[in-house]
Amino acid sequence: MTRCKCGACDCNVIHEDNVALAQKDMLEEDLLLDMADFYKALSDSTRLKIINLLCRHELCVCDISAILNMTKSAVSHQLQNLKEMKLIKGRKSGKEVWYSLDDSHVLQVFKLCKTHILEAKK
Amino acid sequence: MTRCKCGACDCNVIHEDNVALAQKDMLEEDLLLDMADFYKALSDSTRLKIINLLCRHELCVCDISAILNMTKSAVSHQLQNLKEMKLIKGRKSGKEVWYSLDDSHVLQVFKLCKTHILEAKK
DNA sequence: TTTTTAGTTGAATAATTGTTCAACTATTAT
DNA sequence: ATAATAGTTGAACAATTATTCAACTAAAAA
Repeated sequence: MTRCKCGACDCNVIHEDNVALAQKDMLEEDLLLDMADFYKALSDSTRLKIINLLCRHELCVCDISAILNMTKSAVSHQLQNLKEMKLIKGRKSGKEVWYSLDDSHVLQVFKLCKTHILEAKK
Repeated sequence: MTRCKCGACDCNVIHEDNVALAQKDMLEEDLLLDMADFYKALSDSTRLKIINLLCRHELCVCDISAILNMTKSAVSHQLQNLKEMKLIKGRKSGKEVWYSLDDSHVLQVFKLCKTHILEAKK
């Protein structure tokens, strides 16, 4: 057991082998931040409702607002949020903008999580 | 086109058929909040690092702190967070607490997201 | 018994985030 | 041209959250 050299933590390194091994498996900071952002996009129930709706229907902002009982502004902000994360895409037609899913992985992740929660509740 | 009756949104219902159809597909509020919480647990890069480490190694708090260059306190807080969400479990042995994954779905979701990000970067 | 160490916990602080509000653009209808 | 509508945007506010700090418990070592 030796005192840790990292300078930032307040620990002794107890299991130097474990630490050395695990350190090799660390992912790149960039990838981890991108992954965190992807999950962050899904971490709000309003955004999940939107994604769930867009799984089955292409919808415009007004319709989403009416379904969710929210103002267009609030919905639009969240749509921009999801668009930035490349989870949805918008298609302008006249005055309206139609939104739909823009990612094959979202649906998989969404379903996997739903299964997980439903199983955990049993 | 009629004015929306929901009282909360500031819209006209332009496409009443779409709205009526989509409303049937709404998930229960409880399920959506639980799903959002699950993603929230994964939406922080510190927690993702911890989960990535615990995919391969059972580790104690000191070791995790040393690997991540963080104080034990900060790490412990996040571990409690992940434990509450039932994503990891702790096993006490003497003074040490060994943490490991406590969920088969986490690994699937984690890998799916990693693939998604790596593909999107191409 | 006393001291050291691993880990937890609650309060405080700083940063982030969701919604509201008001002002705005672009398109369509009158 | 003017008015109405769909949607966007930035600032402000309230709520949430990650980390720090200090005090704490429990187990092991001296």
